[in-house]
Amino acid sequence: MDTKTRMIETATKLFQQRGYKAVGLNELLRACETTKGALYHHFPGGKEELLIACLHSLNETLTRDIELLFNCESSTEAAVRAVIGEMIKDLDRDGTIAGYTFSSIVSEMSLLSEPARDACRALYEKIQSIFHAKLLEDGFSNNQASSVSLFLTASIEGGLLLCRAQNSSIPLKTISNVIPELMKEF
Amino acid sequence: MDTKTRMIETATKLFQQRGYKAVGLNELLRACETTKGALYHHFPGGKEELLIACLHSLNETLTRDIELLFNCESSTEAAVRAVIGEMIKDLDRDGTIAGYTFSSIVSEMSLLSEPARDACRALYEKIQSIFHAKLLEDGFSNNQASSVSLFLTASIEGGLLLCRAQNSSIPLKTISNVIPELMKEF
DNA sequence: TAGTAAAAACAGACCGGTTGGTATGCAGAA
DNA sequence: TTCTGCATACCAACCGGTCTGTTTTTACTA
Repeated sequence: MDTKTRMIETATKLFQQRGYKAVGLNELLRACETTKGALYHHFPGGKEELLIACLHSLNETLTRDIELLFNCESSTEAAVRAVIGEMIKDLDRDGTIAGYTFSSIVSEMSLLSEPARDACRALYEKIQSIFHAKLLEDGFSNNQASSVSLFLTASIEGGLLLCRAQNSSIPLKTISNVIPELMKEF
Repeated sequence: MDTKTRMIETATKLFQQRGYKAVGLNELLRACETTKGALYHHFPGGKEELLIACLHSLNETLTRDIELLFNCESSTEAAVRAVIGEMIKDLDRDGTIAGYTFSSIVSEMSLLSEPARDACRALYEKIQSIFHAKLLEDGFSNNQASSVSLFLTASIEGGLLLCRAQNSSIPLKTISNVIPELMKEF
């Protein structure tokens, strides 16, 4: 794997786990097994340009992963539960989540960097659009699908936050169990 | 107002808006209109001890604010919508939320500082317990109330995250509108 | 009530380490 | 030989934290 790709993949995980500011440049480079020269060669804009690249890359991998799961399941409900199941698996195995989310980045960058916020918004929109399409298949109206896809995205991200605070996967499990109740009402 | 209280109140807002690492010590002291001497006099443990103090203080004010709103409303549904309404008001007025949430802190501190994570967990538990009590009044079973209070907390925090990413209060408004649909199903 | 000593509440200079960022060097491919 | 793809040395700025004063308040005594 070439240096640039390796940097993006490694940095993405670190940023997802701990946020932007909390990950120092030297630590980042050590984890990527590379140097500042390589960083500023591939990303003249430095750390922030790398972050944007990570978010764009995340957009692709996330889309691919989620769509893959969604294609295996018949209903939106089952599909969402499958996605949450993957998060729980990661959480129970590694004690942390380095996929499917980027809340650490959103909260600290939204006030600081316009491009970063845009990239995060695009990411959320992409996820919601996948949910949205599946909901339409399930017979939801366009308006309903919009509301529900947003609601699903929010509760998953919020659930992850609770998991981090509790250092446990129980909140996400609870949310996963509540979702069927929620979906059948519409 | 004495220095210590002023420091806690000012720092709390900054930490809520931008997270822990993103707020530098010097910037913090400037905002509090004080000096390092005062900081390390009142908080020998430095910045982190101040953060913990902020989280404890937040626990009290948040509890008071939410309980006040909850006492004015008859149902849990109306009460939750009132809480979200306050968040939306803040968001539309200031462009940022410096109350009712601390997601920025959770995501970056959960892996770094055990005491900070504990304080965050206590905060979420407190919020959920208020929701829980009101749900019992509404006739929910104990189990249902636990699930729903967690679900409500998660979707509000997640909704705020989406608001930050979109720089808009629409996500929270949508969530506020979906909640009645959700509540009547149980 | 005045005087005084001790303690609390700061203020600010200073520290080593780290930050993100730059400039230069240098090997290998084209 | 020229260009890409790094590596290394170096930088000023800033980080959180410590240390040594100085001022203000408090407590007690004469």
